[in-house]
Amino acid sequence: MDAAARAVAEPTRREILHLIRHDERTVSDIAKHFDITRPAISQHLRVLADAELATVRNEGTRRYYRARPEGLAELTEWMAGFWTSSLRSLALEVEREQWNACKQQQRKSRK
Amino acid sequence: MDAAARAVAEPTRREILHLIRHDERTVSDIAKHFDITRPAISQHLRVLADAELATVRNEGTRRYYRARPEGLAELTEWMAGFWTSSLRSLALEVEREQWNACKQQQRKSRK
DNA sequence: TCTTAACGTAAGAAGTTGCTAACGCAAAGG
DNA sequence: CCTTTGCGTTAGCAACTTCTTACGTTAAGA
Repeated sequence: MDAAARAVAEPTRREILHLIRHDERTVSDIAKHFDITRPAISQHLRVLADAELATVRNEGTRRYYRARPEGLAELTEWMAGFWTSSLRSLALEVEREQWNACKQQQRKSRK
Repeated sequence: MDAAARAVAEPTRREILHLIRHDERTVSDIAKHFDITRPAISQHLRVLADAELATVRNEGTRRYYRARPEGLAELTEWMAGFWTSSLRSLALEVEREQWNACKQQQRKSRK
């Protein structure tokens, strides 16, 4: 998780993750979206892969990278710990409203 | 969010956040839990406060720090973007289980 | 075969981070 | 008043990042 947290801390890497979130992409394809050189992107992709936040598929000379959301699991869990233990939730408000509505309905049907 | 992401990337700061998650604590109180010096903790707390992940309350010479989970909102939202677009959710599983258990109980009490 | 395209990697510059030691300041307690 | 306690801040240092330039490798194409 430590690796994932540090990997995500970098703005460029977050953008890269966003790019390869749905479709896989080649390195130079990714590099086109940034002002930095291709080797720099390559290094970022290495960090993401080491953190298990991305996977690679080789095809000829090209390497297709794709995001691996499961890698964010631990980090997400850790952050969720704050929400569940605290009183309020902004991100999970939808879930929580469902939950409240559910509880209210329970109380109603019980009396 | 950038500040929050970088703040959370540090293991020590994550531990600090965990410590001041529920109760507020003084700086030296927090420092006792670590092997590093108090000034180092002070600096970490500054980073957390700048990232709006912690708040301070002054009382005499003491400064009570407390976690501010709302600060993680943007980061949580960003990460949630991966889950919502993907099929599964690991982090929200707790909530989801609560939700399911609740629903099940509803069905029980209704029949 | 020779060339080109798509990569990774290594080396080094420049900036950033996390720590300690030393200091300063304000409040509390004698 | 003087001392102690609790903190923040600064300077300086070692370690780590992030980038570029230069180079090596492998596969595809003419």
